Amino acid sequence: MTIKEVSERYGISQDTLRYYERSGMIPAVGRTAGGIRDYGEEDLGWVELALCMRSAGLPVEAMARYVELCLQGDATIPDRLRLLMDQRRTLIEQEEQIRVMLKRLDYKIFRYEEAVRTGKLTWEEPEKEDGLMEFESKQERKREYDL
Amino acid sequence: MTIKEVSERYGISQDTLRYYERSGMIPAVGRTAGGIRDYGEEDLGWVELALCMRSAGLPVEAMARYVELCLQGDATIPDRLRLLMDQRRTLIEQEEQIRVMLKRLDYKIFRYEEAVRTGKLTWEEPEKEDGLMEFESKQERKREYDL
DNA sequence: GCTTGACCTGGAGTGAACTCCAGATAATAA
DNA sequence: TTATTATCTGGAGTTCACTCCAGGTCAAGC
Repeated sequence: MTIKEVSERYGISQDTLRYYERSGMIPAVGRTAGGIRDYGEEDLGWVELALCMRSAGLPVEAMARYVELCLQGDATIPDRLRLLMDQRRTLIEQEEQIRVMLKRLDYKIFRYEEAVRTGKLTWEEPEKEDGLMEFESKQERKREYDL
Repeated sequence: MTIKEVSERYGISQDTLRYYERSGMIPAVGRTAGGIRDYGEEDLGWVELALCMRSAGLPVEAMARYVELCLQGDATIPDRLRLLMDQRRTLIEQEEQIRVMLKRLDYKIFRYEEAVRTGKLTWEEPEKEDGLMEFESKQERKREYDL
């Protein structure tokens, strides 16, 4: 498979594919006699994994270390496990940050939709009406900068 | 509150605090007669929000646009709502990417822990034993590059 | 008043992850 | 064979989000 076909299949540039290889994020891709890249089944697997890692926000360098360890053979299995667990922790923390921000966003969007409907944007809770607001206990969020 | 105190409270550098202000990510902070930053309740609220957005991975520019709209008054409420909903979508997509990667990682870690215990790293499913593997239906993931 | 340390601004520098480019080589169509 | 198109490499350029620096002001203690 040519680099063009791979770039089209995954929707990334040829430059990015070459960059991933240069940076060690994927192992060296097979070549034709003339020195042109010819992606095989396995190369595609690495590319797909690289994309998955990157789109989850994991760093190129971590993947490069992992690939390097893989190429060094079975002796590096414990190191690889440690690396995988580190990345896992990173992702779980990131997921939590996103969850926190989403909660703020959801609250704010609720208020803004209300504002667009009623023409009034307010951060005050209705004086006596309880219920309806699953978001936060009253008196916690009140202003613009709270998003 | 001085910039030093704020930087200590939130664990970020003074330079970053100034940068957030310069980039419009937070509105201009109040100053003393001599021109020195004096963070009030409201300034702290903006800082906290900025940190929340950044740690969730949202771009500085999006926050700067939001702040700009806020400063322009109520006429921008529909624009702000649109912006908030865009960021929400971004975060939800990012969360999904993380979830996908976490699933791959968990599978791999399971295999690697097995390998460390038994001394053998394998991607083959045990021939006839069903059960135990909630991860993927058999024959789906098999190799190193699958992480 | 003078020294010392915190803070100011504008601008340059850094690291990560691409992205673009020039000049050369390879493959393909006429 | 020749023209055209695709791919190669090494290296420079770009964007984002800081981070550092120089040279200057401000404030507190002596």
